[in-house]
Amino acid sequence: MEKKVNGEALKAIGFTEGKIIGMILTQAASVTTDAATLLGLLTKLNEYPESFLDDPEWKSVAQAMVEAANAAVDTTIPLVGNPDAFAVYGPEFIEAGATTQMTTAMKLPITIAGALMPDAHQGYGLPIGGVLATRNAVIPYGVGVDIGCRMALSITDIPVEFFRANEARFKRELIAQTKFGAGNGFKGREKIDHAVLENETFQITGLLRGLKERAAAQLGTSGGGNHFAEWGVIDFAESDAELGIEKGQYLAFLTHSGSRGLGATIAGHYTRLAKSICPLPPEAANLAWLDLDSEAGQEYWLAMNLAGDYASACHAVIHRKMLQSVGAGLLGKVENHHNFAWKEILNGEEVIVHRKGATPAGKGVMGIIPGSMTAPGFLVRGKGEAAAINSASHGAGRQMSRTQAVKKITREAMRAELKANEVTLIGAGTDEAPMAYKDIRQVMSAQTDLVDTIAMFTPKMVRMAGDGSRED
DNA sequence: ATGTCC
Repeated sequence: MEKKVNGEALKAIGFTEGKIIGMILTQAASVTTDAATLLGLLTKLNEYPESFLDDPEWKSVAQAMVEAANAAVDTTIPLVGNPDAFAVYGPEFIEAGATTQMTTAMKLPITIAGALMPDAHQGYGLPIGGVLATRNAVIPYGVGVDIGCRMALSITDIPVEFFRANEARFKRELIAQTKFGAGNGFKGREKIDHAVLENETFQITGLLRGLKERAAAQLGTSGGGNHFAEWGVIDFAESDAELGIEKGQYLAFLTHSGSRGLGATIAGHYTRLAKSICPLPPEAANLAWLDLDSEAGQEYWLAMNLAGDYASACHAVIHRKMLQSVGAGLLGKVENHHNFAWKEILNGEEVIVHRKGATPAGKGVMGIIPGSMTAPGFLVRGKGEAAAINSASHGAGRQMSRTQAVKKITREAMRAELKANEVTLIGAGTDEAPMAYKDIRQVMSAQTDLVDTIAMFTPKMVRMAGDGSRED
């Protein structure tokens, strides 16, 4: 059956505009190529008209197509020209790139307010350490890749002296009860059941249904990067009535991790979707948002909350196993997300508060701000500072990138630093060395308007993902 | 951060 180059055939291979179809039919009449070859060529023309701009036979059609494409309505959403100012805490610690990214975020038409925490540094879209309040819209990259990345602290009834006298046992159990490494999960009978796996949100989309199995395998694992599980001593200079903890020193277990592959896949999926729905100028492209009244926005909101619950469940499992393994009882527990979005009231209005590497610090709200593997972390209580959108930093922040740290810091220097601070380390490369981080005390001094310190946690035994190994 | 673009 012979193919014909007619209007119907051109529509079948994707041409839509009558004017272009007319031009092609005119040109087709004056070429000798057989119909099948010609349709093949025209298929390419439709896909890549730019590559035909020098073609002697098809350049005029190609040019008309390129011009038509350029004249198409520009759907890019414009940014606001004169954005509001935003509060910056500890500007002397913050790299210029992070401030530029925050300024761009302030220009979104959905933005109500923003703030930059003293550990801020550049990220994708919103900077890490950035807080952004928006009106009825959620920005997947305003939450970050590791949805529900969080801290959890268990204050135990084990005397500090007992820990000091039995470090070998604590080390053995820290290795036995935790699992680190990108992609890692439990296999077979090692897998841990938890009510979060019965959360019906897993059934609302094909994406989530498909993620449940890996989530089940990774439940109770810690992942890689800057995630850790550590024993340390927490020092309460004063008794805390709310926690019910008397002044003094306690052995405590502290963890930092998130929602593993589950949250990462959700973040990736909805960021791509947001970018396709919400085209923004290049400098703001990663700040694409989803309207909370849209189906995609509601899906993301539910999926994000599922990832948050899952991350919380992971910490709960790690703490339960760890404390049980050493026979520790629980005196007090504090935990908080630092990569998440919440519906909150700001200056009397309901807003969506994105905290991407920022600790919730509403009035009276407790949170944990870790230092580094040798520097202290702080148990804090928020002051509810509106200018900071009820937030604080989520750590010390890096002063060297991972690549910089690997180049500059030797194994020996890292070992000496650990020894000087009497910290036992399991895993971790020089990219996580204490010297790669800013001075947490300086960072804390930049946010005295945002939080009060309740207690100080000193790391003693730290586990992180191995140096490139997956057999953690 | 993440089996690092379905």
